[in-house]
Amino acid sequence: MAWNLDSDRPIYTQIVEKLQMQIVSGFYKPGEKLPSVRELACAACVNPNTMQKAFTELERSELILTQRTSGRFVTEDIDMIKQVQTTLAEEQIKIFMDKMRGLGFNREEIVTLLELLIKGDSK
Amino acid sequence: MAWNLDSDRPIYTQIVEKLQMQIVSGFYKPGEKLPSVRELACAACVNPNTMQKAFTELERSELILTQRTSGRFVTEDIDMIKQVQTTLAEEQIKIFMDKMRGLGFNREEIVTLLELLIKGDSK
DNA sequence: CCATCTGTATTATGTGCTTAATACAATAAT
DNA sequence: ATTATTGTATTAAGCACATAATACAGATGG
Repeated sequence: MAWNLDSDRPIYTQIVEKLQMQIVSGFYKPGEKLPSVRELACAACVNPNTMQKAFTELERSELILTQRTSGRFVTEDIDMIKQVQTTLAEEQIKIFMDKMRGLGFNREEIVTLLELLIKGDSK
Repeated sequence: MAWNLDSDRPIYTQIVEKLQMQIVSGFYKPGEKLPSVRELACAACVNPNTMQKAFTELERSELILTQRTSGRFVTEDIDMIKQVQTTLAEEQIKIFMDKMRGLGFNREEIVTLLELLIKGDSK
């Protein structure tokens, strides 16, 4: 598992986003037990406190449920998961379009660029 | 001028990116004199030290030139400006594609989503 | 000449993030 | 029953970022 944490933004924020992505993409399945705070902290090479803080944040989205002494579990509400996926995707699209427009491209140019990229290479 | 600075990342970093965008998008023309540190700090509602730090960073890209006592100027090298624009666009595309793929979409789905968005509404 | 504007530097203060080192309570596992 | 594992809480330290309040040197403009 590559965590790819950079130092530009708070680590705990990046972890929240990473875990969200892993849930909505199906890396962690609905109902699945997540690794413990200490385990994940070790895997991501961060302090347990930092991982704990990430979980506390993530919990507010209700994508995960906490059972005080047995661990944390992914929600079984697949509709909610799908909805979060859609919301996050829309956010990313908006961020991307705003950035590209800020760089001086219009909507058509952006799509054209992406189409070229898709059809052109295989990366 | 809306600066839209958030508290999630260092302000000076966001300002560097904003100024880069304003230069490559043509908001600031080649050779144009930029507002002073104090002026821009005031406009962006940040401390002059923070704006100064942003400029120091931005200077390393050579998009701007400093004249010790008269101010800062956008480079007149339009090829370099164009090249920076391309580089920044490629970075944004990569970031976007990685995020979307992390959310569980494949390349074709991403382009389809964007095409729908372009043709669908006018936002 | 003199006041003003330029970039730049310095010192101090506060805040949030991160790490480290513990500790505790409740449950699960043996 | 005892041990291990779970989430959680606390305290201390270090660091980067941001603000505030100044100060200085070298042009520029009147």
